[in-house]
Amino acid sequence: MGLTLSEFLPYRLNCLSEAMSQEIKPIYRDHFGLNRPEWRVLVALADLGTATAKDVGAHSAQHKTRISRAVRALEQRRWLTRESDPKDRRSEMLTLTAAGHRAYCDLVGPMRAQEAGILDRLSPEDRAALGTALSALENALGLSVAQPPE
Amino acid sequence: MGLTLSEFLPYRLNCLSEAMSQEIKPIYRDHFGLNRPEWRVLVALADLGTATAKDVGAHSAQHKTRISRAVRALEQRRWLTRESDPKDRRSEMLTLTAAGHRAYCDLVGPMRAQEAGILDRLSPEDRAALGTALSALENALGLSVAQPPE
DNA sequence: TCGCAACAGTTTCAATCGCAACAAGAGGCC
DNA sequence: GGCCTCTTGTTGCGATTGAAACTGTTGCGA
Repeated sequence: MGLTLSEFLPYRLNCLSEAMSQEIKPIYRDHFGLNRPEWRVLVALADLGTATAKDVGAHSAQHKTRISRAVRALEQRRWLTRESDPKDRRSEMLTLTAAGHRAYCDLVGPMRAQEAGILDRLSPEDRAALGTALSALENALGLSVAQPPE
Repeated sequence: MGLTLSEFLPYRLNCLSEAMSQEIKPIYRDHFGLNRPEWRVLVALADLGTATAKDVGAHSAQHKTRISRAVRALEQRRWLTRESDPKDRRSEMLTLTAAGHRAYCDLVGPMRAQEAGILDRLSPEDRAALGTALSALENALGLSVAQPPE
């Protein structure tokens, strides 16, 4: 009749998510003073090439107000440029500058290394199970297509 | 050389954690107007019986300021009582009242049902893989013993 | 016994968050 | 064209957050 927090799936996922986040946060924080929304926009734009704020939000699962603020911060660093789309003047085409792309490249290596360092602590079987399990859960929760909050 | 956000483990875990949280939040929010810290303290005290704020923080992986605020809120609802420990007057023994325990019981059923409903969408093999994978990751991240932030 | 570091829990404060309202534009319908 | 609705992105605002400072207490070592 009890619940046992440590066995409750939402709780376990939240703890894992936060622990993982703590492992990688120092990388983008200490190197460049980025926060998580900014880091995600940076990756999203590197993934997508030129894209609108809406695209970035969909690709990085972030609320549009977060995108708006992160884009402004990155723009002030001159890591991205806005160019108004003549076909639809409501939206703007966002593109990483050379400096932005350089910063991205500086961060990707350590990021992947950190991720790999953690995965290395798992047995090959557990790594396989992790891949299977996460994909299955993403399907069960309808996350196969990334959707921004709201 | 790219990173591909949707394959990056910290990102995937964060999305899953948030999606799962959205699935269960309506239960404790709509029934009783609780927020997550309060819900977790409720469960922690039901798990632990009488315990100190520090114990609750360790058991529910929450920062002590969160605990402090959640405990005050639950106290004002008369869902828990504080009793000062004569052996160490720095800490207080927290205990659920009958009303608090009743609320907990009202919530546990729907919570477990929601969790089960999601797990039911997985195949038995995927469910097994999930259990294996989460435990392995918890070990790899040193979460086997629940630790509060900071 | 005194002094001091460690500890439990609270409060202050600045930063972050997301909802809701908003402005500006697009597109459909008459 | 004129009107209405939907969409994109920004901003105002109240709520939530955690780092750091603080209060009161304990226990240890000189």
